[in-house]
Amino acid sequence: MKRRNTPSKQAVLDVLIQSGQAMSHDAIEGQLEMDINRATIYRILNQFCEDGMVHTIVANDGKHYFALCNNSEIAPSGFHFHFSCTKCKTISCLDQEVQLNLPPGFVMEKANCVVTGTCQNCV
Amino acid sequence: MKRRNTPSKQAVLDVLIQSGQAMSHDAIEGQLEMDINRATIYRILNQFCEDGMVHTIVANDGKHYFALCNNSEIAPSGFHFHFSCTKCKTISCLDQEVQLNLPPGFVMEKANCVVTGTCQNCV
DNA sequence: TATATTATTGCAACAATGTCGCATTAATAT
DNA sequence: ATATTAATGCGACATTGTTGCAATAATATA
Repeated sequence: MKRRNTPSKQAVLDVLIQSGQAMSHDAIEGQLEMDINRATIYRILNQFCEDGMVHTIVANDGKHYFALCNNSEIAPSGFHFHFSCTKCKTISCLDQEVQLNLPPGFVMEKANCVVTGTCQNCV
Repeated sequence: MKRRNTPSKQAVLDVLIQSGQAMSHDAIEGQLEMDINRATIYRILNQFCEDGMVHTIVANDGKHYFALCNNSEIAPSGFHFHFSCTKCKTISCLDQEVQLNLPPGFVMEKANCVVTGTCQNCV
């Protein structure tokens, strides 16, 4: 499946770049200037994930949030914490690696770590 | 709202005690011997959470999992990691505190940390 | 440039999760 | 035995995310 460039993909990407936050589907949809079908947005986002451009987290509301991968995030474990602010409702990547001592026999493949609270902008 | 003891609550509690794992609503429903309405099960579980007997985590599937609180879990931060095994599909509490250095101005209130992989029973 | 290939899209339908209002039932206190 | 009100079942609902299918559009080829 070779990828094709489309206005839709570009638009979704632009929204993610411009926000700099992890965004849910409907937040993305709200920021889009063009009208893109819900299924299409999901397909685009899932494709971005497959291609390693975007990573997802599952927040406390059970929804998927999508954030651009940036290079500095490639920590040794490959996973970092996320911060979800209850006031400004933003979810952003923290520069904190997820590191833990698993009991013998356990193997970590993924990590979904979301810390909730108030961020520095919402004191 | 004073709590009342009911067979339903006892049954849900028994299932949680007996499994020793974090369980989703439908896993609990599947283990129940009596038939309890879905809404009721959720209400019972949410009540257990309010009362501090149970804590929830949101797993990668976006579902809520409910696990009994045990005393040893009261770590300094109050939060611990969870391990979700992709093979045996269990989610259990790890004896690992969630600890991190937040940038100045950030305040942690909750943490939802789920590590996915294979557990020691599924090598 | 015209055409063929096939990735992408929109639409509709669907499953699943979780919540809520309301009437009924049942647990507790009097 | 009775009153109070918490708990329950039912139905309805909103939301999230996926999938099948036909139509459209991006790319490669001639």
